Amino acid sequence: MSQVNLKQLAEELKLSISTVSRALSDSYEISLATKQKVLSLAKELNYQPNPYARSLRKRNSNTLAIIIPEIENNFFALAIKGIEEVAQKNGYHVLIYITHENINKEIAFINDLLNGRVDGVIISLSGETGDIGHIHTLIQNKTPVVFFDRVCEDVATSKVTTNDFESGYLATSHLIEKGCKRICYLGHDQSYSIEINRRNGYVAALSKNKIPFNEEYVFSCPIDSEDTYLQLKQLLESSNRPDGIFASAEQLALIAYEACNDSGLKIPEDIKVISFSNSKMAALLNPPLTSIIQPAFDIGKQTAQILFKALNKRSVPEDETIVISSTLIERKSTS
Amino acid sequence: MSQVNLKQLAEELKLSISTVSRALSDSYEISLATKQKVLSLAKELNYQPNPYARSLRKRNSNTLAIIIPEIENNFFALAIKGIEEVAQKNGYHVLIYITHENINKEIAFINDLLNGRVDGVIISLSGETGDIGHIHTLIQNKTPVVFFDRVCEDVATSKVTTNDFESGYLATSHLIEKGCKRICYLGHDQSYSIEINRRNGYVAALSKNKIPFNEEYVFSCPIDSEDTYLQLKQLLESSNRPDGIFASAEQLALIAYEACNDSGLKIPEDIKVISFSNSKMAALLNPPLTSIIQPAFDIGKQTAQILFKALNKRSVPEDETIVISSTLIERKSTS
DNA sequence: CTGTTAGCGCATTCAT
DNA sequence: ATGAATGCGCTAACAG
Repeated sequence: MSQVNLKQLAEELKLSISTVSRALSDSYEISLATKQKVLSLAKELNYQPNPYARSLRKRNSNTLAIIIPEIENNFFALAIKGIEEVAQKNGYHVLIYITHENINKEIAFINDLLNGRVDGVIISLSGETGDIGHIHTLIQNKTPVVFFDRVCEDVATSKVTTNDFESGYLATSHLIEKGCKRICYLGHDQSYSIEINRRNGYVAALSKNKIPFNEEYVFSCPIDSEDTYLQLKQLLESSNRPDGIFASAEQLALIAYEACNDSGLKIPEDIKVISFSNSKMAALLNPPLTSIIQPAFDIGKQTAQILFKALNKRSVPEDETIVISSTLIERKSTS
Repeated sequence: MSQVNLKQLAEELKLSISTVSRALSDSYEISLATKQKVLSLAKELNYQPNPYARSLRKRNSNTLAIIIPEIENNFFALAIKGIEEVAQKNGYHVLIYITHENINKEIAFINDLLNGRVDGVIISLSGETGDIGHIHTLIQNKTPVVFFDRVCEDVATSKVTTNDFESGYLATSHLIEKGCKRICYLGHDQSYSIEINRRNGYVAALSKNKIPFNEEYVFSCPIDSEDTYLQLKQLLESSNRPDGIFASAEQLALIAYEACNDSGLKIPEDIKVISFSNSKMAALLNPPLTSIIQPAFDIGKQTAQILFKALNKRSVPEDETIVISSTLIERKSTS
């Protein structure tokens, strides 16, 4: 820890601590001459105010927390990048917490943030999140909260999402346009907003095109399940095999790819695959993966900006949902 | 901010603040009955100690900082995951700082950490880092520092790296075994450790196999340069075209792939490509990318463990380098 | 076993 | 324009 503090500066300059403190915060009560002397010595000794003393006194922390379910997913990495960039511009520090989709960790983290450690929280909910009492506690505690991606409509605060329903609709319609009749939806078993919206988009597109909904084609995969691959492969090898797959997450697209390959199905001749994906490498896949790309970096930035707007106004984020559109990118085969 | 503090607990229980404090820290001087009363009320009111008051008093923060050059790269995302996991187990909080390969940001971040905000720092150096005065300042400041991936040998502390020289040697030898004679090295222009070691491995493998070193085949690409693609494409279309490419980073592999495709070269028939890569999607590329996979998650965990060993001993990390081996994975084409 | 007191470093109110 | 005094919430030395 740096040894230099206000007291030392004051002694060295034969001034009082309070004068030095005021000079450093550029108070109007301090003469220019004194200010310059103080600033000069502070710079020379590389004085850095003790952040914890300051936080204790001022009752703020200049710190925000990001709580996310995972980080391997490129989407979250890019969102962090966006949030961190905005935080830097605002002189804020960023704490990061990964729940690993575990509701108990989510609760524990939030509990740990009830004591002023952070001025605000940016969160994407864990898949297991059902009861949201902990979020309400945080808000009652006057801590501004902004959701992104996996939001919760029941909480009166700002949320930033992508147009998941429309994307699901668009993805499914895309497959239908390409001639698919038996479209498989590969989603997670979590009941969070994005999953439901994407699936509803899928169902709506089927309905709109008068394609019967087939329960058998809808997968609700537990996260990290080994079974998904096997079940899908079984379906692909049955008489009922789908001619299109819509994967609601990049990880599920990987499984779909493997299952298709291992079942001897050629993409895109025998079966077409479309997926949410944020990996640059998706561009290199051959046969190509048609991807729905979420603007993760922008989502992060916007989420952070909303939080800072509230922090600067010393108020709570409005109860509103910002929807950012994702983009469907179809790539040509290179073979 | 949570309103409940020691004073309130003390008043409610008609005890002194210090008794409550000691009860909560399970001091041996406090009677069981009192402890239970205190703990019970603390739980009921969901008391959370103010972390900043505690840090100010105890002169530690239970917080560590990760400083990384970028986060889009899956390697760093996985490393963060490993570090965060170990930090969680040790009851630590994790601050994250992204330098965007900018030495000035790196210096500014470190300057901001000189005042006790964190108990330790985990850092992977920015590409621009040449002068490391700021790192030395941090260490003189008694802040334990552990390097990972992009380390600096000149600093007497612990470093965790992969066997970059050997990997470079292995990758190049792999291409040679596959019959390549004109092997292109695609690296960054930064002079950090891993880049140098990988390139040295490349040179050593050429030498060992009596293949002449050709300056023209060595690319030192600025980060985010548009030119790299064009220059590579030009080389690929020249009479001198390489029959193998070794990319020292995933991002460079993407460029290599594009350039090969756009030059009409078939992988792996006309030209073979091998790359450092941590993306799961690399497994799906077809033609397949032979990847050198760094155990990023383990690297993160080990780095954090070394830091905590030092923190728990209240000492400084030893001056040693831990080398973790990466794995070469060759995938079969599915076409 | 419990209470009283002091002080971490800082910002701020009150006094001059 | 400057200094003295107070207290943020907590831990720990000292006192009983």
